[in-house]
Amino acid sequence: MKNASKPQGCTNLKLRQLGRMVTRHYDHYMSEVGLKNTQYALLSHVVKLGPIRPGDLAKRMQMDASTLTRNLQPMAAQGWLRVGAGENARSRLVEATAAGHAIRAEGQRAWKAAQLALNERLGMECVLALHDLLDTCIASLDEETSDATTH
Amino acid sequence: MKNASKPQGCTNLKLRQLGRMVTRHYDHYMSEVGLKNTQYALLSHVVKLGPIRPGDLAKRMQMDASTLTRNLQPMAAQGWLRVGAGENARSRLVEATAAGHAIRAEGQRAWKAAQLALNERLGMECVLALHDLLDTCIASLDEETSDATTH
DNA sequence: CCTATTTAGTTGTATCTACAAAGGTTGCAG
DNA sequence: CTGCAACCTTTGTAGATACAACTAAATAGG
Repeated sequence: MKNASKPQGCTNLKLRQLGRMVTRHYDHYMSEVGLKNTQYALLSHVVKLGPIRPGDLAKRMQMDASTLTRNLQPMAAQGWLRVGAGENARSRLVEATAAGHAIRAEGQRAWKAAQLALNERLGMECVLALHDLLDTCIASLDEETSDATTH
Repeated sequence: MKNASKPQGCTNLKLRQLGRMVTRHYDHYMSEVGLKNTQYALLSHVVKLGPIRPGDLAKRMQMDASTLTRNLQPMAAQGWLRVGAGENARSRLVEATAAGHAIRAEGQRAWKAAQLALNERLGMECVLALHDLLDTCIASLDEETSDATTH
C-alpha cells in the first residue's frame, strides 16, 4: 500500500530547500572556528584520502573538477592545504598541511555540536532514515555515472 | 531494531552531494528551454503565489532575502518577471510577465521529463520515500524557525 | 511633531557551483 | 619522430548562496 502512486512536487526543489536550511545550520556552528561547511568537508576528505589528485577528489565528492579547483584556492591561501606536483607534469596532488590538520580538528568539534543539534531538532529516527535514503540515492546515481553495471 | 543507534557521517555532506547530482540532472533537462533549475523553481513560485512581496517569497523558499534579490535580477533582465511597487513605499511586489508565464510552461515540460527520468533512475519507491522524508525535515526545521511552539 | 525602534529591501563581500573552452601532457598510431 | 587523440587541470563566464552593513520608510512613545 503506497503513499501515492506518483511523487508530488519536485525532488530538486525539496532537496535544495532542505539543503539551504541544513547548510545554514552547520555554517552557524562552523563559523566559530572560521570554516564554511564546504571547507570542512573538503578538508576532511583531503585529510582522510591523503595526497590525492584533484580529479579523483572531485569524483569522490560528486563535484565538478572546476568547482574543486576554485574551492581549493581560498583554503590554499589560508595555508590549510597544498596543491603540489603529482607523478606527471599534468597531474597534481592535494594534501593537508599541519595548519590544515589543526583546524580540521577544531572543525570536528564544531561539526559534532552541529550534528548533535540537528539530530535533536529532527529526531534520531528521522536522521537515520534520511542518511540511509541519501546514501542509497547517491549510490544509485553514482553507479549509472560510472557505468559499472556491465562488468 | 534500529539500523544503528547513531547516524554515521555528515547529514550536510550527504545532502549537498545528492543535491549537486540531482541539480545537474535537472539542469541538463532545463537547459533545453534556457532555464536553470533555480530559475524554474523561482518562476513557478511567483506564478503560483501571484503578486507577492520579496520577503514573503524568500520565507516560502527558505532562502535569504538578499539571495532572492540577486536571483530576481537575471530573470527580470530576461523580462520573465517584474518587481513593482507594493502598498508601502518600502515594500514591493513580484509578479510574472506574459513572457514569464510562457517560458514557465515550456519549463514545465522539461521539468516533467527530468522528474520522470529521475523516478526511473532512483525507483519510484525511493523517490516517494525521499519526498516524504524531505517534507518532514523541512517542516520540522521550519516550525522551529518560526517559533510557533509556544502559542 | 519628533525621536527611537522596528521593518523591508538592497549592496558589499566572499564563497560555491558548473558548463564551455583553453593549455599543456601523455600516449599511441603511422 | 610526428601528428592526433585522450587526459588533467585551470580560466572564462554566469549564476546561487548568505552574512553584515546599509538605506529608507513605517511605527511607537513622548
